Amino acid sequence: MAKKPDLLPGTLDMLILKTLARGPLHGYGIAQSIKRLSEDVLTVEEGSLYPALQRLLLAGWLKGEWKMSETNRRARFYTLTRAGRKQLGVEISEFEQMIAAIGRVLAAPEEA
Amino acid sequence: MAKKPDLLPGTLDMLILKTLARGPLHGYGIAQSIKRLSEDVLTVEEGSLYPALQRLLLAGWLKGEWKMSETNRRARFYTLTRAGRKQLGVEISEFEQMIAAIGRVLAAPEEA
DNA sequence: TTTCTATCCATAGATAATCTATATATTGGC
DNA sequence: GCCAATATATAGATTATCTATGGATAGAAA
Repeated sequence: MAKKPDLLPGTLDMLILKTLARGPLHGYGIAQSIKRLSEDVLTVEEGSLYPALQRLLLAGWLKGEWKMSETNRRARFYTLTRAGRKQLGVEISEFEQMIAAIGRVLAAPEEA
Repeated sequence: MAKKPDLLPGTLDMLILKTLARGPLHGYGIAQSIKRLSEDVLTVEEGSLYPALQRLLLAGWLKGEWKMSETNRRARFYTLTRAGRKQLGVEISEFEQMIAAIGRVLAAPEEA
């Protein structure tokens, strides 16, 4: 019970946006990139990734176009839009504020 | 749309356990304590708090007993069990691992 | 005395995010 | 011809959180 999640809920969009800020990539490549950079701590399941990409496309933060991948398969390459880059900044700063706040709670001394 | 959440999903149990590691408290006091320590960044809504407390009781990480509060109202005071303290350690270390992993992704350079 | 505010508990229902499982298809190596 | 890796996508379940209520009491204020 209480299985360890593959990632921190609420951070996936930010991770995708950040990954794409490094350059256009297809979905499979995004998942691999996050896994590799996080040193295998974060895993993005397909069932999380593709719905998230739809969300981000719909929000106008990404655009997508079909191309051939490095391995010669058809793949949809996503690129960060200007709005997407702005959103990335917003998400990072909100995230950092949250983390700092949690840090303050965790740092509270345990003796009265 | 996409309203900023009151806290990072997945961190509430840890925050409650940590708060109780500082000493027994009733639900209302837990929420206040988290809000205050986080400097108003984190807000725990009742609709999140009480179900969470039920979860934690059921898991054996807390015990609860009815008493009179400082303000002379009946209130249920929660105390961390030994298992709860252990769980707190587990959750903190998993959380820190996640944060470190996210940090690595966010620190990745944006130029190829 | 009545009313208001803060304190305290709790649940129902909606929403959102993620995970599990599955389906499909193609390339290239063996 | 088969298999592993690459690649996209959806349905359904699960879980966590938020919104919105509802109820009750103490003490201050009016």
